[in-house]
Amino acid sequence: MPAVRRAVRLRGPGGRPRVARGRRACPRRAGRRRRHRDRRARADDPQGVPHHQLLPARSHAARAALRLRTQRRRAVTPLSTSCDVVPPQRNRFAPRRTAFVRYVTMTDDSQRPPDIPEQMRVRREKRDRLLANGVEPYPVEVPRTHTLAEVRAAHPDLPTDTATGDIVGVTGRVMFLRNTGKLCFATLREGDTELQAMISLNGVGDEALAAWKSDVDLGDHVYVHGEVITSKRGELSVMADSWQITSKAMRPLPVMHKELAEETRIRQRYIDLIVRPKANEVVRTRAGVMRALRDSFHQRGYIEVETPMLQTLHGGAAARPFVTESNAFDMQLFLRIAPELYLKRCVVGGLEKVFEINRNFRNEGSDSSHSPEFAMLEFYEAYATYDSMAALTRELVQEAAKTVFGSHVVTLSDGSDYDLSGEWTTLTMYGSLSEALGEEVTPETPAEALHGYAKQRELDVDPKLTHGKLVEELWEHLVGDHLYAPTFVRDFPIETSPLTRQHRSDPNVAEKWDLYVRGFELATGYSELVDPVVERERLTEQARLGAEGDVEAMQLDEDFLRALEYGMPPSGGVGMGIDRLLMALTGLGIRETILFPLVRPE
RNA sequence: GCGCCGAUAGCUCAAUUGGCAGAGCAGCUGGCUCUUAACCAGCGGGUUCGGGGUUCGAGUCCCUGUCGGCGCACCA
Repeated sequence: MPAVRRAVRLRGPGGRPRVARGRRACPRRAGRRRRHRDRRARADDPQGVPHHQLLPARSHAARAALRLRTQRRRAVTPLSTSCDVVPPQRNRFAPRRTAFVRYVTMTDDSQRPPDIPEQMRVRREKRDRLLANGVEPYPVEVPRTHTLAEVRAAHPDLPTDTATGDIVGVTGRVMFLRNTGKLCFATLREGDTELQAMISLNGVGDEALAAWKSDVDLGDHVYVHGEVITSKRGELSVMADSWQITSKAMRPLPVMHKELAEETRIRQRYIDLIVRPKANEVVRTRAGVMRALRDSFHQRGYIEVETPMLQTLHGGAAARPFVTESNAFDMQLFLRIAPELYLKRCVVGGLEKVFEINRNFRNEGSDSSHSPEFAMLEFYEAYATYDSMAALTRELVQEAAKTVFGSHVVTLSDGSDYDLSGEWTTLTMYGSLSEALGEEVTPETPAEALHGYAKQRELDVDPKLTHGKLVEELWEHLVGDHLYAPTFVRDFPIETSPLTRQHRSDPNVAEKWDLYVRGFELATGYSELVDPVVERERLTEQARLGAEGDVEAMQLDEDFLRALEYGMPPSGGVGMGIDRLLMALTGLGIRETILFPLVRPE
């Protein structure tokens, strides 16, 4: 019984076996009707049609289908293809197999054009037809004289139905097509500018008009040469005297007036960028923020450096690293979790104001505010403290907002305003926690008392937590989660801040702040620990935790300690998530601020 | 890692109790010299995510795998 159904299902949809055997003419409808008839026959009278009468035809089709599927699968299976291509004696530094496989499958794909969706087939045929007629669908260059933006800028207020006499050559992607009998309209897009092109019988003649209608699809890139005019409806346009395809698209564009599914937006950002102007705008906003940050630093005499992303030891933060290996050095390497230890070496070396903007990698879960690969700004300044660094951090954010949006009050994606202007609220961790709790909490408060408060509030905390982690846990639930306006939280338990110096007036807290914006942590700043003896004790303790299996503990970086032993000036340091800064300024999720976030392969 | 939800045409989505898989846009054919998501007429297009099962019959029910979303946990 299973065999019958399987055979029926394999034969019909897609029609691949028929195509593969060269019988293209067989209409799909017939296949469908026959399938339904078969189903009905069996439905009405299960015994009426003996299996042996149905099976031969079906099983033949089924075998063909299976054969084809097997072949196709084999064509993309790494093992079977790679053995044809990969040299038998590959050296250990050669690229891995996948590179070869991709090459093979691409070649393979081009060899079987029928096995693609209808709309792609149609476009492929148009391309082939162009080539056959001696028309290059992908010309090397075209004589573009103006960008669409330049045309728009030159004629900002042209009255309706006006001819300018300006002859231009413009290019763009065809976003909309409106073809009437002897006059065709197309909306071209180039970057973030759109302009209308008009192709008329009078302008280009019979042949070129017909070619436009038969050859141009939505999504194609075209070149249009002609006069700048306005249409009878007032639309600024180029009235073509000639036109040319500059790049023929093989895939249809998604519909312009429906939102793309989120997954498609992220996996195929290039489509998102084509279809959704907002996606384009986010990229420009991000670029603007980056430039504003760099400008702010340069105005203050900071030097931009780039420190290693491949590190032999991981450190500078508490996080699990990605591990990789160097063939040449025959050793394990880590993708960095933070640039901190190298930037401090810079300060030791006399680069007294340094910043770096680059990627960090943390081998942890991802959600709406965490990404395994994220951009980080860190900056260090000799003779600065966590106070002056807080002020600088606020200025950086405000200057970025001002540069990109022209105001310290930004409009978020949900339409609400977010005020970043003026001074920002400052709390102390213990003070704000005490207030929220209604009980005095100090660095001396025993862990048992804190566990008692947690229980009172029905917070489920790990009973093994010590004072420092408990305070942070309680604070987060009772205070942090309710912060919306930009807020600095200062003076953390010393236990959880191994690279921070103790507070000048209270040795039990660290000179550290976190900056919270719209409820998430945007940045963190410190008066840096520069005492090499204390630093060695702290890092030795981290190494001990690591040896005991704490996967986040830092390794003992002997060279970093050696650098400190040469003397690092008292310094302030700050780390800020760039993706999160974009989130703060726009209200978007982290996956929208990152152009190509990590996703599982399809 | 656990729980819940989802995957249907190129895209965005429907499909009643398990009973002939549809719509809009996109595509193809024809028409239209001022359209703006053009319009009018007609026609194609489906491995309902993969595998297995129940049933006369599965997009729909059951098991399983893959991918995704949300929540929790872990994690700053």
